[in-house]
Formats: sequence, C-alpha cells, structure tokens
Amino acid sequence: MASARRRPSSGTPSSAGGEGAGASPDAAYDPSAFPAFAVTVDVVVFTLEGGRLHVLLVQRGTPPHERAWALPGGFVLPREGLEEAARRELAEETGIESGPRHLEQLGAYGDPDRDPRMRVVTVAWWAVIPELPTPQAGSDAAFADLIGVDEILDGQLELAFDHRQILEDALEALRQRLEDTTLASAFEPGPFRISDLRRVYEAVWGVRLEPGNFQRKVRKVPGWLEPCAEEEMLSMRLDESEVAPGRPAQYFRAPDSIRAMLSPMRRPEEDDPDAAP
Amino acid sequence: MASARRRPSSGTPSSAGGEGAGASPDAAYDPSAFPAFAVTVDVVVFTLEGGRLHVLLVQRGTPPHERAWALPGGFVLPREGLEEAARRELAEETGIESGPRHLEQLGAYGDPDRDPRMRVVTVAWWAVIPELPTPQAGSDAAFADLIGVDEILDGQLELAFDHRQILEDALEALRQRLEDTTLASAFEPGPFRISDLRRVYEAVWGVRLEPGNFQRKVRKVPGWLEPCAEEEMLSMRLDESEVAPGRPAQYFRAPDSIRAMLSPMRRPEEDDPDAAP
DNA sequence: ACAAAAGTGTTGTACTTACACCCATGA
DNA sequence: TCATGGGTGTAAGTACAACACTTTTGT
Repeated sequence: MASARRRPSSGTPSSAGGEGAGASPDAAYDPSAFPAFAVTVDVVVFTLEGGRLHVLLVQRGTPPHERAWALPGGFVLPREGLEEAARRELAEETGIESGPRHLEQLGAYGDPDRDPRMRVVTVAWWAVIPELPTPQAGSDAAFADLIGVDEILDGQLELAFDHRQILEDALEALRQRLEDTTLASAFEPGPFRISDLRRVYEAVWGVRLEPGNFQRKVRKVPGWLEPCAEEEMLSMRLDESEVAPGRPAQYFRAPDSIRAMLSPMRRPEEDDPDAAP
Repeated sequence: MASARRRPSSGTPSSAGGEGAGASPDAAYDPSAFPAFAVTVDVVVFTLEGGRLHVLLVQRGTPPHERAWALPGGFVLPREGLEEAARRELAEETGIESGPRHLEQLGAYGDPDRDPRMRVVTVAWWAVIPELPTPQAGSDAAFADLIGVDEILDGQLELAFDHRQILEDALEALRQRLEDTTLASAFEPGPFRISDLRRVYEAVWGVRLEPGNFQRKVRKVPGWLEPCAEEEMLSMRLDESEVAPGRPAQYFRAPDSIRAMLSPMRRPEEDDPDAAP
C-alpha cells in the first residue's frame, strides 16, 4: 500500500467505508456485508477463602466443553455496554446484590477457533469480591463454585475454551495491582487488621512477608487506613471466631476507591507455594 | 475442594446456552438468535520525530465523523485473529514492510453508541515503530499523517468515535511500559546513543532527566545495551546529520525482544510540556 | 580557547531488609 | 507462666537525586 509517512497535507485523504478502514474506497455502506461476530464477556472473580485465593467457576451443561469448568460469562446484549454486561453476568452468577469491590477489563480474546460453533470475541474482566463472613449454607441448586487457583494452575483441572489463559492473565493483572494500588483492602468485607492485609498479599503473591516491615510500609501509605472506632469493632467482629491468642490488633477501614500508591509494594521472588504448617 | 459458594436457586440462572453459560441446560443452539456485532481493530502507532512523540492518524472520508482524524483500523476478517488483524491494518495504513517493534493490546471499547450505524466493538492496540532515518519524501498518495500528541491532547483537534479516549489510554500504557521494560529502544531504528534513549523518555514522559544519573541507571540494566563495534558505527551513522559539537558518544544496540526491568525506571512528576529552548 | 555533549565521582537522603526486642492477651 | 500474634527499634545495605567535575570533540 501507500508508504504513508509525510508531513505536508498535500496528500488526499482517502480511507474509506467502515470504522477506520483504509481499504475499499468509497464503498456504499452495507451492514450485512461485514462479518458478524458474537461478543461475550467472561469474568474472573477473585476472592479469599481460608487464606487462599479462589476464583468463581461454573460447570458447563452444554456441548462445547460440556461438564468442564468455565468462567462465568455470557453474551453481550444488543444495547448493553461491555462493563454493564460484565456486571450483569457477575450478578446473575454470584447472586451478590452489592457489586464487586473492583472490576477491571483484562482484554479481548478472539482466536478464530476458540469456539467451534461460531466466531466469538470475548471481553475478559476480573473482579474482586470480599470474603463473605457467612457462607450462606442453605442452597441446594449450586451451579457456581469457588475453586482455589493453585488447584487449577498446578493441578490439571481442565477449563473450557481459552479460560485457562484468561485466568493466568487475570492473576498476573491482580498481582500487579497489589504492587501499585491499595486494592488489597477490597478483599476485606469489613474492618480488618494489618495482618489480614498481609495475608492477602501472601496469598496472591505466594510469598511470605515480614510482619514488622509490612506494618510500617502499609501505615505510611497516605489515605489507605483509617483507624476504626472502638464501638465499630465491638459490634462488627464479635460474632467472628477470630479469637486469636495474641495481643489484640487495631482494626482499620479503607476508603471505597482504590488509589495508586506513590511508592509501590515490592514483590519478592516467589518462593514456596505452601503457606501454613 | 468445592466449597460451593452459591446463591439460592430462586433467581433464574439466565444467560443463554452459549459461551460461558453455566445455566440454561438444554437450550437448542441457534446462532441467529444471538446479537450480531461488528468487530474492528484500531491501532495507536507511536513514533518519535524531531524529539517529539507522534501518532499516526488518518483522515476519514465517509459520513460518520467525515473529515475528522481517526486511528488507523478496520474490520476483523471472519477467520482472522485479533492480533493478525491489527498487524494487517497497520501494514496497510503505514506501508511499512517490517512490522512494528512492539504491538500490545490495549483493550476493548464497545459503547453501544460509539458508531451510529451499527453495534461495533473495537479492540484497540498500540504499537511502536522507530523513527525512520529518511522521511521517504516522494510519496503522492499519502493518506496518513504523523501528528504530535501534544497538538492532539492540548489543542482541540477532534478525533472520530472514542479515539481520543483510546489515545489517552494508549499513552498511559506506553508511559507505564517505559517504566518497567526496555521498550524505549524500540523507538530507535539502528544503533543509538544513551542520550537518544534519554530523549525518548523525556518525550514520552514530558520531563527532563539528569543525563548523568540516566546513564548509570540504563547501563546497569542487564541485557539491554550491547556496545556497537566500530565498523558498525562508521557505516550506519555517517550519512546522518548527527554532527554534534560535543564529545562523541558510544553507540549501542538492543536485543529485539523487550524485557522486563527488575528495578523500574522512576517517572518524576510531570513538569513543563515544552522541551528545548 | 571556548562551547557543548559524554561520562564519572561524590554526597546526602530515603527506603528496604533482616532480625532483635517489647507489648498485650488467652490458656 | 507460656505461647502467640501485634507492633517498634535498629543497623547494614541499596538506590537515587543533585551537582560538581573531567573528557573529548567541533568551531
């Protein structure tokens, strides 16, 4: 094509038909002439349970990859925004009325052969929801499960489509966000201790951090931790079985919005994947 | 392993039989029942010219946003991968035979109203091509121009669709990549001096960096800079008008692949946008 | 000689690490 | 009293900003 690279505006602007299409000059607009795609969203929902990182998976019931585990997701509706679709699917699959604490787009995945039925481009998102205090025991028709990420990545648990790739990319994005933002507190449903925050980092990064140094570092981040009043503590955390044998810790609250950290948390070399003896 | 965090089955599982749908058991598969989208790619092509950051834009010739500047891009073909489509469009618009030095996905943009003609989801990419030594003066059918990013963002140059948003996001991604990878050398077409690299950082970040400290910092990054042999210098850079009045510099070559830096470059607070007196 | 760019030395400041140590509580 | 986790002190090591200074060329 034209080796376009010039400054003076002498050149005639051509370009054409669709979007930014440079080809097919002045072709009459005909929507049916353009290839039709199906567009879906898939959401990687991260949460912490028992000090380990989990993701929400559903078990498929229909032919492509039947019975295999898959990320929650579905088709984008005709007049629906992409983030809107992600929030809708997330709400439908998890039944959580309050939205996620964080929702971020990961990217588009559109390999021509990723779905044998038709050409699909999926927009992947990842989200963080806090560890819910009460597991909501009474539910019979369970179609969604929380699976530990270690079991998925280390073990050979099969995921549908390219969802393994998406999960790996989402995990890397999450790890990166813990480095340079205050996202970690999004894993906490209520008032939390600094050691709770440290356990988030340890679970997501797969490392062990010095409690003392972590404490100082976190306290120095402006606008992250506001101390909880005493009354709050008493009312909130009394039901929990958080009866620890040590010195009682101070509880904190974090603002709703995630903020960028000026000096990022440093992620050490990933050591042992096993955590507690 | 499956500690079933689920919601009561009161809510209808919803979501159709497609993609990630864990629900809707045996719904007959009917492709025509799903909304059809057009999928496009748009590419933000960054390059350096005259010590300033530029992007490649095309001027539209058809109704939606006619005569407005737009990012190069176009429809994804039915059996084409997303990155493949981006590379094809980039080659068609720029006429550059050798591919870009870096190509990375930015994300999907799919506001329902972003294109009045039909429902379009575009997958945005950003790329780096080196500043070409010879501006290739003799080209008549030029429909693409390099525009300085300052003129676009500061000035009120109108961009088609949501391309201003895409450009801003791409610029932020580029700035981030300069922090933690060796991407900067992708702007250099051949052997380069450390001060050339510094000028890349200064142009992209809009800051002024200490030459001395920059030198030490860059040299310490393992695997980034390999010194050029003397013959290479003589043959490559003789034609250039790079006759500087100072002490001649050492020239370097960088490996083709972009590597992550262990200790990232620190981006100071953005100061004055103007550079040279 | 002078200007200008390349490259090196030096110093103060800030942050990180590793580890010791004290504090406060339950058992 | 002891075990356990919360929190602080401290000293060595590292990294960086600022700026002076030397080196090597063109004019």
